[in-house]
Amino acid sequence: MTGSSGARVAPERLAVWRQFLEVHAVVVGALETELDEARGLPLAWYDVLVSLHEAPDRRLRMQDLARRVLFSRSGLTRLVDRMVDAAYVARERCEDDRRGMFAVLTPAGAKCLRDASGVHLRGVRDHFDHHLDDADVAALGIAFAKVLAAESDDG
Amino acid sequence: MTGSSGARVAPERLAVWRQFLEVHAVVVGALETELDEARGLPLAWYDVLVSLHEAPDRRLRMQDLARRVLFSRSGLTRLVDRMVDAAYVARERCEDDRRGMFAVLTPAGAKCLRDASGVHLRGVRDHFDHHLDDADVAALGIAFAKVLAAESDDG
DNA sequence: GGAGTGTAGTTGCCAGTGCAATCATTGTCG
DNA sequence: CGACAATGATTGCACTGGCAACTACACTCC
Repeated sequence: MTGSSGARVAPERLAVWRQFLEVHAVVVGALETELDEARGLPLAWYDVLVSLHEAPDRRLRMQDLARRVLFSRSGLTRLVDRMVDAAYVARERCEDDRRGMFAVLTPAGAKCLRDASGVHLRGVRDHFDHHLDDADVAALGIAFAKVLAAESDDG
Repeated sequence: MTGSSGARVAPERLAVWRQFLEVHAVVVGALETELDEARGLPLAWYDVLVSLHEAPDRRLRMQDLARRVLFSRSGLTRLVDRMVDAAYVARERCEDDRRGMFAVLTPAGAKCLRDASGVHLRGVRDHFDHHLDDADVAALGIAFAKVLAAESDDG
């Protein structure tokens, strides 16, 4: 019976939720700062570069890209504008459906990603991964998978 | 030897990090939407109300409040401006150190918090807590504590 | 006790973001 | 075919949030 009004969460469980939020804030904040200081690159740009790099043919429709980087479509339009100005991304009209546009990774974008990924991965390792043993990682994977499975089922 | 250049994170560990990000985005997004739809209250406001409610004498110096809700000082000034307009918070000069200001929870703010906490806690339970058994929660607590301990030691 | 340094908070300014409206194109149904 | 709804993307507008500059006050040291 999900959604009843007298909401109770055991205090020690609420504390874990708060730890979760704190870990996110601290680690993501550190990653953002490091990437910006080392390469002048916002984390959102990095996410776009990674998404495009992993996509078939190094390209993604705006809508699909927006879903991956968790942006509104309008926000993504502006973000891609800036990345086009920086020559990391190019726009290409979709011939099958002429309403659609692709964002395409450029060679300069690919190079930027290679340069940045060292900084970023080192950050993930140093601020997060490095502190966890195999059992921790396995347990996190299981717990997160449960949460995500439940969220994608209902909403 | 933290910080070497050839950064390697095992793929399954990187995947867990990505799951972490996705859980955060999905769950926090849902909590924000629910709180806004049910009470017209931004999550940041709720965080401020909780922080003040838990503080001794229902008040906190701007600086301390900024640290708790992870805002810049200037951002917090504006946020408190809006909450003062809404009568949820009052400002009070600090007599010991006349540079300082307290943000103080008003009765209206306390009522707002009571009303909103039902929605929020139900969200935390439904979107996060409810899917995890005791072992999951214990494991998360241990893992998060390790990460946070390491971050507060060095930086 | 007065100059110089440091700290608390606010304000000017600007970058980034989302919502709603809009434009262009596609699909559907009479 | 032609009207009308639906979809992909962009733009107008307003809001939020941070950085740097600023004001006000407190501490230190001569």
